[in-house]
Amino acid sequence: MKILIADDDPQIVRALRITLTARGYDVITAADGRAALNAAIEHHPDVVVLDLGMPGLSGIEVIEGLRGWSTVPILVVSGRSESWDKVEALDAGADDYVTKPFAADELLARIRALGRRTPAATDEPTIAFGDVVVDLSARLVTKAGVAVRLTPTEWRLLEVLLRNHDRLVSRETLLTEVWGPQYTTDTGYLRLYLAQLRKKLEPEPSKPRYLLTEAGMGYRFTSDGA
Amino acid sequence: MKILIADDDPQIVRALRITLTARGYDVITAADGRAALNAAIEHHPDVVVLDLGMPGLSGIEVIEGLRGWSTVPILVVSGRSESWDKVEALDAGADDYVTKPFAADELLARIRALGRRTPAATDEPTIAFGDVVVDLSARLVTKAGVAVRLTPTEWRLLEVLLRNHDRLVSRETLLTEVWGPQYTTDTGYLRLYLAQLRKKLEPEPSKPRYLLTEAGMGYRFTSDGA
DNA sequence: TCGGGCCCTAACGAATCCCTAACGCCCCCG
DNA sequence: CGGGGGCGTTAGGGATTCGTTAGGGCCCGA
Repeated sequence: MKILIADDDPQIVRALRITLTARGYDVITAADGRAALNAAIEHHPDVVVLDLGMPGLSGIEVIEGLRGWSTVPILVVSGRSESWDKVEALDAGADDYVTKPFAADELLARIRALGRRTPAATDEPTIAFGDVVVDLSARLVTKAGVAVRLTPTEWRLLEVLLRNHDRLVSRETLLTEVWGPQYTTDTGYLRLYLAQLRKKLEPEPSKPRYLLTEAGMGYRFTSDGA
Repeated sequence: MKILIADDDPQIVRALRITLTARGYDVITAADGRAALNAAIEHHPDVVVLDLGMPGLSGIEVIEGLRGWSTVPILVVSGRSESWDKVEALDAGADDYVTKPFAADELLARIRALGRRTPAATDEPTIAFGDVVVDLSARLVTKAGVAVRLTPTEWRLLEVLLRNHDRLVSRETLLTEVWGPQYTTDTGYLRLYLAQLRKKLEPEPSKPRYLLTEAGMGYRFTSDGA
């Protein structure tokens, strides 16, 4: 997780860099407003810690500049403790406001709280093969644009194969993942449900191009149906 | 925008209610931890303002109880100003922490900042399917131009499905979002209320085109009723 | 006190899904 | 040339889940 520290006080920057780096964060720094905006454009941080009292651009201008194109969480650090200053910064688009001097562990906790709110990176990619598109997170399968109905078992089996695309998945692994660890010998289930998946997804179910059999071993999914 | 105020001090509650109501917020209140959790389940607020010093459950327990099933922004208000208290609350899942006494306009600005962070709900003002139009922000449903009356439970169920359009929503998720986290096995509720929604919204309730069932898994809303 | 809306409980066919069983095919090996 | 194991396919019974209806308790306003 990347954090941009925008502060013109070298002492604070150094202290924060050490503390944050030690906790596994990736730290970028900037010493004035213009540099902060450029650094944000270049590095796309996950959280911005912004000192309002920097030379050059005013802190509010930096916030507005960021908000023009980014929704990155902004934590403002300022020596001014008047409530009007806080209101101005928060309404400009800041997400949190801490007055100096501050406790380091409180700042860290607030950074963690802000970082939690950006799970945007968790949406799983969609997988496509032939005219079929599979959206794993939405549990949605379409073939030539129309939705395909899969039963729970069919879906679990397809999911295991897709998550291991281009890799051979042994029969035992498939049985364990789909039916549970006590069914590792009932290979009949696999034949049955693979056939149903092929019937629903393959362009030519009798000649599989994507859901391939490896006799005696298991099955393999490949997206380049050569 | 709905705000849940959880505080056992009637003075503070009264003052906040007046201030927030004057600014157009919908205010719900609770005087202890248990009541706060119940109110959150029932009303699904957009922001929770939580006093840590309430009788009954500890503030941390309330935060954890909410976080078990909800991502609603939580603003903690507390008389304790030690950084350890702040760290504990923030790491438990709170999003902001303000110490008493606080300036009313600062609290309002922080509430606004938190409210901004849930744009996933507001980026889709109206959803249309068939001859039905749903305005999520106005809580209004029309079918062929005439208003449809939905009960509160029906509305919450429809809302969850619409906010996840084209995505499969598991039975467990639906039950948690609509009835609360302790009803995750009562699938009878879903069958009942889905039927009522279909009766009120589907052109042919016995052959659903938009509110689809995926047996054994959950339900899915799709707007392209092919 | 009454009536209506809302929510929950209970129960019943109907639809769906999973598993069992059997048969034909291909390939390998004897 | 004949047998056998692994695979693909089909059909049908049993269990789970779903859709639907009816009825009772609760709260609230008339």
